[in-house]
Amino acid sequence: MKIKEAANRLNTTPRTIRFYEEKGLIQPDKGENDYRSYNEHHLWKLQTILSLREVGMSTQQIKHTLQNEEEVECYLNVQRSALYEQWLEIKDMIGTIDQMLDKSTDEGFVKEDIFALADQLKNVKEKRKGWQDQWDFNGQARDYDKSLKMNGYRFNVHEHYEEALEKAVEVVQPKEGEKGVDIGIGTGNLGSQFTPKGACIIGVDQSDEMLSVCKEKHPQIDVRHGHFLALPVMDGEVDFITTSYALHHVTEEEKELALREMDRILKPNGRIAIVDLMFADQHDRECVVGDFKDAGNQEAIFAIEDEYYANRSNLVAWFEQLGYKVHTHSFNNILHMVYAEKQ
DNA sequence: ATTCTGACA
DNA sequence: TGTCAGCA
Repeated sequence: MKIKEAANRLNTTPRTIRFYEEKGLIQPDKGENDYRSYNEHHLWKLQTILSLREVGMSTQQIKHTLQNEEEVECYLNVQRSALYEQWLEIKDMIGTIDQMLDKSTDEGFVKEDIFALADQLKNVKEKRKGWQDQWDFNGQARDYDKSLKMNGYRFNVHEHYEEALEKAVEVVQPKEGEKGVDIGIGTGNLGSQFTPKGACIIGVDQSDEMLSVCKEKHPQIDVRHGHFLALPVMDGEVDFITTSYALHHVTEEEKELALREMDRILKPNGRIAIVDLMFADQHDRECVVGDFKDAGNQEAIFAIEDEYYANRSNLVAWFEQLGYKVHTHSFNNILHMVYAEKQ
């Protein structure tokens, strides 16, 4: 059939169909007169393109999706996270406008306040967009579980690993029918411990490969592409949040935003358990790092400087600012848990 | 009458 | 994506 008929059948326009061809998404047959000719297979493909466009995918992304049809789910997952990021950005902008309007007095606007709010907003936007995986988790995914079992030569970051995960499950006390999120789920070692207790788990990770491994190991987990600073979850949607060995991949500055993001998706009376490599406080950090230096343990120093170990005291303070009741627990010098309950 | 390409909004 | 011109 000719282009107009094809367009009519698909509820689109000839211009659009030609445009997709120009972008290399589809190549129809051409007759002697150079007229394009479409068969059922072409129509089916166009239908797919139009559907993906409808959920906001760019023609470039669609091209990739079409090239690996088996991975449509993965591409949709990534697209969802991109939409969540946009949605959050718009929410932030509206919130900022509300605050700007609140600042207006009888005297009119105080420009300095407006400027400050805009600066803040810019800062949050940049943080949300700026996060990058510097550690190649896609590359690590396939043998991540194996690497957990190997002991570091002089610095074992996974000492007390099992114990720490168990502790998180114990304090969260998942109940039947509850919904929880595990952030940076990786291969699912923590998240999967909640489903046997009847909870639904959303597993968030920025690495497609990790999500893929996690889904293979634990099909019952709802894996979602996303990260700490833009969680692919609606406001007040979950009863609890857990995260293990992940928060140290965002900088200290980003951590505060990360906690606010957790607060956003958590229901009232919800709970949060953070298990991670961190120091009790600044003083403790200096002592521990100093000891490693004195011992000439370059491995440890390098590992610590390559990532962003938190000061536990900061996490506690931020949670308390947000009105949470906080408990802490130490497994060793550098492995701690922060447990926070939303009031 | 319909489509095609290319330019421009 | 829509629209328009100039052609075949």
